Amino acid sequence: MINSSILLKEYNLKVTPQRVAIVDELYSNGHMNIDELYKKLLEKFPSISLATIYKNINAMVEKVFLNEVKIPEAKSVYELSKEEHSHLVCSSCGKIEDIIIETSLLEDSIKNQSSFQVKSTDVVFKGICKSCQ
Amino acid sequence: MINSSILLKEYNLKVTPQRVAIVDELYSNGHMNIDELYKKLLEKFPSISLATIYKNINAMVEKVFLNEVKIPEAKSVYELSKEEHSHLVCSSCGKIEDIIIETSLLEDSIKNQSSFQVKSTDVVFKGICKSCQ
DNA sequence: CTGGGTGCAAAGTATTTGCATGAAC
DNA sequence: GTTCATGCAAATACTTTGCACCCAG
Repeated sequence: MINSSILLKEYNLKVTPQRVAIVDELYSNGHMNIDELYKKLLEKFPSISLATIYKNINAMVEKVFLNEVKIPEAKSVYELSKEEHSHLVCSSCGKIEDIIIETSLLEDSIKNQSSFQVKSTDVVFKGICKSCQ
Repeated sequence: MINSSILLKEYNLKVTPQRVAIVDELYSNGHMNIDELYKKLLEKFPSISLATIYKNINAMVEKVFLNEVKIPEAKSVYELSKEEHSHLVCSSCGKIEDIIIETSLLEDSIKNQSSFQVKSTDVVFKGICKSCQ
């Protein structure tokens, strides 16, 4: 479990039930797109508005405690920020898993080939997950 | 230079001046988003419509001879398909460069850690390009 | 109390669709 | 001649904004 209220406070965001629910959902589901989040929150807050979702997601992304993940051929999803990691996206069921891989080898390889100064590396693997094989 | 007509024919797309221009632009600029493409084509076809751009881009992506590249914190860009490669995106000027890196090491590392079957790997490096340093 | 969040409605922006006309083959 | 692309207008989808009201601190 996660203490969403403390997390929100740490980032100077007022603690509202809607925000707590957003954080809780993302914590338990890992990755959700706007629509999934909206549908889920409607269960708990029948009159919640999409605008609230957008405003909060944007605020949290700005405070850098949410992260937007862009995925080829799919909608963007959001996740709670944590240590750098990559994503495995199943083309069959759409499920997204986190995985930690060593990207420093890649970054070294860039250093050798070009004078581009790498600040961050985003990696998305597409393929078939265990249960879809 | 590129022979856009032949390319279009190979993919069973009728050769129209608008399509040729789209391919030519992407060939010479490497990566463009919808808006950049539209503005550029307006110079040559003052009455071209955004709908035409969208329809053609979608058709070409479907035929797999264009590729959409999703970039964190920026609009998607399109490029002519070619051998697998990664992207360097400059956070300062926005320029996008291609780079070929060996991703098979990463893919091996996935194989060892999980039973996910990787089909493709998308890598985007963000950082500062040579001329912006 | 005060500032900021919420929900609603409206405005913006992005993308797709239907259709009449015209061009490609 | 037939098929399909184009450009326009309308429709749809996605996201942001303004504002009155209300809740968190």
